[in-house]
Amino acid sequence: MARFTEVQKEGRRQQILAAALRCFARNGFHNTTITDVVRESGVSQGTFYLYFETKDDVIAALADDRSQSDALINAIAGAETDPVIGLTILFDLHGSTLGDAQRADERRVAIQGWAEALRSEPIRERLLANTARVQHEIARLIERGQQTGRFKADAEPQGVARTLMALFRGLTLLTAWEGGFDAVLTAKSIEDMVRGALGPLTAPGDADLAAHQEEGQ
Amino acid sequence: MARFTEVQKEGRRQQILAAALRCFARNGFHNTTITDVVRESGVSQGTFYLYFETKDDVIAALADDRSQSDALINAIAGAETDPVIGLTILFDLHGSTLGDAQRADERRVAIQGWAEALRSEPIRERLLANTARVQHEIARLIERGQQTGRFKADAEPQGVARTLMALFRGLTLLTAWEGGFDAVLTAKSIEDMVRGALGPLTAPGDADLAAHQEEGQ
Amino acid sequence: MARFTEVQKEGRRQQILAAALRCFARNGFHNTTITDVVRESGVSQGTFYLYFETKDDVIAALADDRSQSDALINAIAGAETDPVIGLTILFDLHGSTLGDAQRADERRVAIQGWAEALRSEPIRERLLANTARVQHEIARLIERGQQTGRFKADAEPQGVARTLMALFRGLTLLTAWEGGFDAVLTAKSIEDMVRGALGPLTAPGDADLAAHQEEGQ
Amino acid sequence: MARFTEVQKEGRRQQILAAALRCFARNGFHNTTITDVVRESGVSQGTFYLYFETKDDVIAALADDRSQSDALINAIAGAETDPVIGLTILFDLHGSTLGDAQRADERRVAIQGWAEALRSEPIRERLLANTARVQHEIARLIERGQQTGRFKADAEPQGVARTLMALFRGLTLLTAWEGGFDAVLTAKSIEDMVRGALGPLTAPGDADLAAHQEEGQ
DNA sequence: TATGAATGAGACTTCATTCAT
DNA sequence: AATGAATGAAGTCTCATTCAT
Repeated sequence: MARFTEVQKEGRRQQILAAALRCFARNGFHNTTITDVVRESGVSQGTFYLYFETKDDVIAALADDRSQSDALINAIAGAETDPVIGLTILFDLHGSTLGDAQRADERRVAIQGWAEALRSEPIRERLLANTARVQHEIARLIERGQQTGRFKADAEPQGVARTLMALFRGLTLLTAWEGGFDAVLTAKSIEDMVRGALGPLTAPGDADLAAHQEEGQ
Repeated sequence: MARFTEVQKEGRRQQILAAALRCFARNGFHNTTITDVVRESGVSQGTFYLYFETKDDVIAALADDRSQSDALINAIAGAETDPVIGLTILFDLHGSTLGDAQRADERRVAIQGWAEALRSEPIRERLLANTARVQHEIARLIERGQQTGRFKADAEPQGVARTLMALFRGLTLLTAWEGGFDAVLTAKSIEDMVRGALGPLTAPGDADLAAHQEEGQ
Repeated sequence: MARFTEVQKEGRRQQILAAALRCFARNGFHNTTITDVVRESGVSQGTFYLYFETKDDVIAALADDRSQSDALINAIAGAETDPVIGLTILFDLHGSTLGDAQRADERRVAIQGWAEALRSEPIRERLLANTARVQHEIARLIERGQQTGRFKADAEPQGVARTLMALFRGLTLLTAWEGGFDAVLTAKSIEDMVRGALGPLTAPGDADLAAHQEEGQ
Repeated sequence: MARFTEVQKEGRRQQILAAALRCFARNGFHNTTITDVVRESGVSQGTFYLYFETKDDVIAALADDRSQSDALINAIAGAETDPVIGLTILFDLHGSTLGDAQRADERRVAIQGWAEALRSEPIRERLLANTARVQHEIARLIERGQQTGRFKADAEPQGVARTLMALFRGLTLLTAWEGGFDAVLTAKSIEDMVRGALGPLTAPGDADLAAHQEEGQ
């Protein structure tokens, strides 16, 4: 008889992960000891190992930003109707995420995960898979925009999507380094850039993108 | 009595750094021991400490991409005459660097340095300083272009420059993850983006940027 | 209120002991965890401690080969009439036990018990007591043989008995190491040896010993 | 330039091994910690690992009684002339070794090695190899005795030799358990036994064996 | 009686750094 | 300047045992 439900076990796991996130954000993966995580989480040394096999397990669990990728994909997928609005929502979401001070720890840990991905094949695979999923979704969005004539026909959906992915990662990095995100500084540039790559973005819905950009970031 | 000249000492130092770079690229900072570096470099354990005070010293030395920043700045500064050509050279240099398989180790170590910068103030300062220097130089380039009417007057030089910095970092990350750089995929998108942000880029010298882009990246 | 009878409790105990024997035979006392035993026996961690106070309890229970000693003693005691037949039965029983592949686990665990006896006074006492009991019984057998003139009068009953005990232990060791017992190789030698120590063994009953030896081992 | 000679390094190794022997004899392999050995040997924790890769390494090194096997073989090989004297020397050596209180630690550790051999293939191999080497040498001795007519022609050299090996192991076990060796108790029995297996042993040199036995054990 | 999650002391091992030679 | 053996603090992980349910 399972005295503890799966839900309770998952709760315990999340409790440890949250503590680890705080520790890792503060001192980095490799300057954080299991003892640190254990102290921060309030469980015992032995209990930690009931939920994770090794320290690397925790690193892998936190290096995987699947939830964030999912959020992006869902956001895009939600805007089935208009590709321009879809892009707008995408920038919005990214901008507001970067601007959210509460997620500073996640950003700091994510960047450490990037480095970790270079030596851990499982982590690398998951990061690349997430990147590919989001990129693919953006490319599809662009393609739809091209089909409806909203975006320039000669744009390379995959190339633009990939460039945007790189840009997002880079902005995350700078945000983590600087401790905050200056939306005003980059908003117009990014908007102009995208317009350069995809077209005016203003024809039918006109001010949509610009409006969203301004309030969002 | 200095039996060895400064040059000889510097040579020895570089020898150790080169070995450390290979080790760090292979296994990461924290999975590399001093013994690993010592074995790879061919010097003895004790000798290592004649050239570096601590292991973190070596990390800091390699996390700092000053030389690469200098290369970018010099490249831009060299093209005093025409801002468009300056930008072209900038993209060229970046593209060819990313495409250079020989520098894969440097990229891998650089990314680890990004993570390290989050917990080491000295490293963070140097990385931010380098970023700021290059960004500043790009912004100056854009300003000059605006003054000569080559670039759109309403562009935000700092914003565009910063966005480009983020994009460069992001491309470096993807290149390191994927083990290579697909110039063709991104070249046109980037060019279009920049054109969107700064203007046609093609008025007087016309095909300059496009030409460089194609052969360069 | 004893909901379970003593018989049921003892059954449960034996179930755990049997599992422990398998584990110990496989990996040794100290490379077997309680969790291993628990998994092998099918009971729960907590239940284990209802039947045994500590891990050492289980070790002590299995290190004690009382049952085997009893078997030997009973076998000898059963042959009250003729000491020669008694000896024959003794060798028989020992030989067939060594030849029984089903008891390989017992042998492996017994040897670990020998080592354990060196550090655990209770275990040592029980092993020495068992050894002494069997040795004493063999010595009595020899004495009776001497009284009836079947055995050489100048034999030292205790010395011969003790030497036989040592020989038995040694054969158990080699059998466990080699994974099997080559009865043919040693049977004649042992028979000759005993004959040398105790006399012809063949006068009245003649072929008794030889016959038993051959079929038995 | 090797500051430390191989001899010095071997000395250090022996120093640690001697300490480990004392610890293991006292508390057993598995109740002895590396810290115990380190404390007993006077070296530091780190130094221990310069000379041994793991704790099991030390166990394997001490479980291997090669030196003792060599001693036996050399003793036998020295008595090229007369097999009877060879056997005598063999029993002598064994008896005096068992009687040597100074070697009590070795005996206690050897027995633990026997148990260890059941779970460690390398240890088992070495123990079996040593056993085989000595057994082989004894068998050769017997064969020579048969060729010169000193030993019974129908004896099985391998069988007798193997039985003697078992007997030796068993005597070692009892000696370790009881804390000492009662030579008088077993000497005559063993002599009689061997005489039973191999023949009178007294023909030409007559009292040789008996004489040696008495003074030796 | 039975369960199995929780505990925490302590085991083994690593590794950055020092220092006598 | 160069060496490499020595150090010992500290890290990860295990496991016998307990106890609330």
